[in-house]
Amino acid sequence: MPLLFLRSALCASSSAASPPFAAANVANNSSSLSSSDLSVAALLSSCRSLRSLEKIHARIIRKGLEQHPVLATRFLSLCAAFAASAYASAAFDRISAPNLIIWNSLLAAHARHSPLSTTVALFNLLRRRSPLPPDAFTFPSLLSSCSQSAAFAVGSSVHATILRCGLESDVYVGTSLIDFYGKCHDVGSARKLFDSLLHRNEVSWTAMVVCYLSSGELAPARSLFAEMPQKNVVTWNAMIDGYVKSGDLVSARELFDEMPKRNTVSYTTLIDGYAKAGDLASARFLFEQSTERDVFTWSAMISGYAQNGRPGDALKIFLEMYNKNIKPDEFIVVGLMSACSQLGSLILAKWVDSYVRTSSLDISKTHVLAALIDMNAKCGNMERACSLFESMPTKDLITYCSLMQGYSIHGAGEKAVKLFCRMLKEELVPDHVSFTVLLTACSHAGLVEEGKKYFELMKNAYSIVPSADHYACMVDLLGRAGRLAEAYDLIKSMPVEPHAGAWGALLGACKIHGDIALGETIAKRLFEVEPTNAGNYVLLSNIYAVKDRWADVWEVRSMMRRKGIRKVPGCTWI
DNA sequence: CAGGCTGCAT
Repeated sequence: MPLLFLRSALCASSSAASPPFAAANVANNSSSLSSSDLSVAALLSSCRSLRSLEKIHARIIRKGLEQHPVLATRFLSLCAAFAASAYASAAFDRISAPNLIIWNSLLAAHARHSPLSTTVALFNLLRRRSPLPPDAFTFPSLLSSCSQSAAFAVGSSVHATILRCGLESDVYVGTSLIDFYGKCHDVGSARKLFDSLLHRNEVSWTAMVVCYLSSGELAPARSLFAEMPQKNVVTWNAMIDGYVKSGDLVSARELFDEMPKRNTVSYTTLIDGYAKAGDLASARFLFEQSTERDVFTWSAMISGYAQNGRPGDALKIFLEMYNKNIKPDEFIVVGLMSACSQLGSLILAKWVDSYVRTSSLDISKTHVLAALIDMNAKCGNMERACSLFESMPTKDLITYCSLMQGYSIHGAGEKAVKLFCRMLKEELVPDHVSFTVLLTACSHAGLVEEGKKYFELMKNAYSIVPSADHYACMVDLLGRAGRLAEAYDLIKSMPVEPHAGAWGALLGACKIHGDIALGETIAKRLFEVEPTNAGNYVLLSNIYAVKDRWADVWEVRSMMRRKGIRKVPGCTWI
């Protein structure tokens, strides 16, 4: 798209016979900026979006300033900022004799947003074609590309080149090397470089602190942090993130409260930490405290709620953000879709689906697509879920499970089983989650023999040790089918401690099939495991009620009163 | 004379 734009702009401004920039070359041989050129420079420095950069580019071409080295450099830097590396290359290719600075700018644009192989290829081109050999500005971006991919071999050879060029003692180069070795988990080499650096700034120190943190060495990280002559927000944030990732939210919070200045990263890091630890109250408190919020901050709060089973709150935060005209990114949309899945609302799902479709977000990214399929499946739009599923080039376990679960929820157990078979044919290896989904589907659809078959298959063919969940599924399956004794035998034979779900499933089955004796036994166990769950008491009293044993009904009710257990209205969906 | 580089959340 940018390339097409460039072509049409060029065609419009030049005759077909002469190269588009031939005249401009002559005009700008003295590389000083005239007053009208300065206006373009001013435009570049106030440029805030790719759209406006494209407009400025057109102006540059029209004025014949395409060859101007300073303008070209600024232009390429902006391409880097807007992640438009292809656009950068297209513009670069029009520059007849790029100097080293321009080469460096192009390399930086690719280092951030292109694969390492592309960046390395570009670096090799630079070495052959640039009028000057690479300098201290060349290597930092190349190395950061190596760091991103943790490409030890490539980075090491770059290091060798740096030594040959005699650039190892440059702060920027040295810092990039420290970061590179850190990202490759070679803390020793990183530390050696750090100690050998004559000039260090807070970036070098921070890079070293991050090295320790990313290999889990909290103590040396903290003492280096304490030793630092200068710290800035990034340093504090890095240290806080280290504590968050190690699960020490108390230390993280102490630093957060202590730091002199906070930015959105500071808030987001801690909000995310609290949310992942399930402390949504603290997360929300900080969220409310944060005056500036970016997409990361909103996303942390939205997915925090979604991942902790509070879809309604996730939705509320999303709407608050939406009303502020902030553009959601893919992560926010994934959180939103996960909230919708939990709510199971078809209307909401349809709105979100069409919203995502019309937005400029990239739906084909696997996690977005997975969330979209999951949402549609769980909200009952199986047609849409299926067509999205079929559009996937390679299907994964997670997506198969989403679809199977969709069928299961909506009573089409046979289809879930069929899908499972197809999954096996595609040579995907089911894990314990897939079997939980499959067995649940079998139990919902009353497919007793299938369920038993797959339970055995799981143990024998896939060597998966059945979890309490798997047993609960099987107990439910057998119980619903009226095979209460078999279910009870299974629960008694469990090598793991049965959880309330298994007992509850059996108690429910006792109610359906009116087995009072077994019901009483089960209920007794269940009251031990889950003494405060009103549902269990209600279930037992209902078992009595079906057989008109009103005295026993009364006894259960009074037991509830004695224990101070209250029935939650409208919450009897087991 | 100008213009290019490194470290923290996804």
